[in-house]
Amino acid sequence: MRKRLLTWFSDNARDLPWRRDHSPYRVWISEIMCQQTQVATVLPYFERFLSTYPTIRNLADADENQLMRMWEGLGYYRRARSLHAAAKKMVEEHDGEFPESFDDVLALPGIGRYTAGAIQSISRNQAFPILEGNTQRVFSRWIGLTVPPTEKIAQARLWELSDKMLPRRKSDDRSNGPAGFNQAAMELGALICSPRSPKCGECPVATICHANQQGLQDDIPGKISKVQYESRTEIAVVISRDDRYLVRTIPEGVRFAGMIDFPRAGPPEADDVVGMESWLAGQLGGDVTLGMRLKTIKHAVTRYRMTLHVHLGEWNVNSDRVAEDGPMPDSWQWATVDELADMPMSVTGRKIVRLLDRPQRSLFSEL
DNA sequence: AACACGGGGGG
DNA sequence: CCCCCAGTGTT
Repeated sequence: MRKRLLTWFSDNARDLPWRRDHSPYRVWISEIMCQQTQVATVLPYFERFLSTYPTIRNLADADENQLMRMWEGLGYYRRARSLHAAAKKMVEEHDGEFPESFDDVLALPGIGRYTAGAIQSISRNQAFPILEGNTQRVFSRWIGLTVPPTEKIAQARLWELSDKMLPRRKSDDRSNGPAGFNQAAMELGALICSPRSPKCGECPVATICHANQQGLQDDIPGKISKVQYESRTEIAVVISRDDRYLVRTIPEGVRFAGMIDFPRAGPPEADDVVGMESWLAGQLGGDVTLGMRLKTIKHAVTRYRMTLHVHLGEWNVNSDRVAEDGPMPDSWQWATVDELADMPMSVTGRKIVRLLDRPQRSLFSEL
């Protein structure tokens, strides 16, 4: 199994940027970006990220807004914040170097058992097993494991198998060592042993694959999906004043933490336009009146199927809490379109910015 | 063990 | 539309 897989990999491996230069720093960044994200999606982000932050210290010193801006569109934004925290930890505790031991790597934020094993094996050719979406599927099919791979017993068997398959013989040749094997197993899952319609006819190990022999390749791994898709309707509000728009910084601990967003809410805070007006007035002080609907944005993300109504709005400050020219409530600010361009936003937030940046803009200035 | 994570690609 | 993706951290 191992030899056939390695031979196949040496002939079919994709030319990925973290394979050309496999320093721990680069492999780390690539692994974090690849979490729950397809390789093809990662590529442009990886190159840009490495150009902006070529070293651990550059990343540790990064401006948080710029860092989040670099991550915009990749999703799972906590990954970017964990990267930053981990880089700072490396500067403080490891003299700015990437830690060498598995346990020290595992102790970094955002790094679990898979990622620690991937870094140690791919970067340093050390014998640590990995288990992720690809290898879970490849190994399950190979041994004919019919229990869903998410179950505890399946996880235990798969980790054990991943470890047992690892080349132990100390090899200077990365391609025949843990670096080669772990990447080969993942690559097989990505290119051949795909979730649906696996290309068993092109698979180097089909003849010794339990699932293939029994014709179970479409039934293994078993159904994992427990996700309940949820339709959500939310309202966002564009409030302008002298070519500036009202936005806020999302606080720690909630979704979009550290990013910038237009006033936005959905159930239970705001069920409709009237609910939005009162919710936003409660946030800002004064009165808020929503105007015409500029656009409705449909956006599917993770398990949510969102419909976002974007309205114009007016904010009349007439309470004692906030004077007309006084300080903004905490975390809120006025920003121009140019300023918004450099701020990190969700994909839907960025779509709203693009609405402002177009011909319709003249439409606003008359309102 | 179950859930959140708020992006995108592919069938 | 549904499922999956080089998973991790939290409850």
